[in-house]
Amino acid sequence: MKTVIKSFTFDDDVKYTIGELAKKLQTTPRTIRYYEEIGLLKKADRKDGAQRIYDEEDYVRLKFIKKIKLLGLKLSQIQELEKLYRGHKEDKSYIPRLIEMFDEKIFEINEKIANLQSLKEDILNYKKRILEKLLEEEK
Amino acid sequence: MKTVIKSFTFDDDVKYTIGELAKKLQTTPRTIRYYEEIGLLKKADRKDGAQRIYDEEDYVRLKFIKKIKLLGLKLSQIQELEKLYRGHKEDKSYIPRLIEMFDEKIFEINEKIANLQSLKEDILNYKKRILEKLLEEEK
DNA sequence: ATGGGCGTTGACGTAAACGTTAACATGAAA
DNA sequence: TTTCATGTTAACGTTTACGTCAACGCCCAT
Repeated sequence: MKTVIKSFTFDDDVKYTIGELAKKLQTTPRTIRYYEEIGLLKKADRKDGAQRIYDEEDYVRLKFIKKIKLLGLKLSQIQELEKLYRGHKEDKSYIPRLIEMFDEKIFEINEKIANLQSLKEDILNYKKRILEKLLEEEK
Repeated sequence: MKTVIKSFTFDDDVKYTIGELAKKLQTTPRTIRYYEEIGLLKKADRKDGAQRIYDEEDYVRLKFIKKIKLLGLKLSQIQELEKLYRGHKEDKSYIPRLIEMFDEKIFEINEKIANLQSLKEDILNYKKRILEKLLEEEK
């Protein structure tokens, strides 16, 4: 069975235990529980009120979190972004502010990219100088 | 007085106390001492064997470290890079391995950039969807 | 029925990167 | 001459993001 939510398609049939989800995302059960603990992930549904069960939507959320984490953002900063990513349902007047924040994030990301590229230059230049020194000594 | 070292020019006259250097780099004395403590910065010269004094070269090194830190690298990883950046004077057989490591770093950086760009896409798409929803409701 | 393997909730442990405080020295300013 | 800013070392405190361990429950293969 398939359900369409907001122009996105989730496969409701796919269910994961915490261990399976962890493996699928190269992480650990502890990490997933921790994210739930600090409210970064919503409280998971339980099978018989015991074991946590996850679906495709949870998987997507976790993957999104992982992606941001790679950039060196703290979990608290990710929570900010998550609020934007999820929490715009209630209030509509909130949307302009939301878009503003998106633009801020984009700006930050662009800065980071520029920084990385500058570092790349530094390293490449250094490598070049070393190679030149090597060639000089050989001639 | 100016001294030329390896095609780079340093101004020997400029000296900083630890506080001045910290301010110039938006950091704290504690951080600078900490970096010395873990060997990320060489032991600073002392004025009368007491106060640390820094020069332009130290400034450049710290600035380089800051740049890398912004990218989310751990200090230990920076130490690796620092070894490359400074430590190739003694051994020459070390150079091929060194260049190899440069390439590894470049690879990592490229991955990070790709990741950032992907995240940017995610955010921009999300923004677009929100805007579309807004327009739909208005018509 | 017993041993794995997976799940559960505490609760304590840990590495990184400093912050903070104490207790002291020193040089400049009022 | 006292005060103040700045420096010093040593040591303890803090936050983040989990790791690890204990003690237990559930299912299932032997």
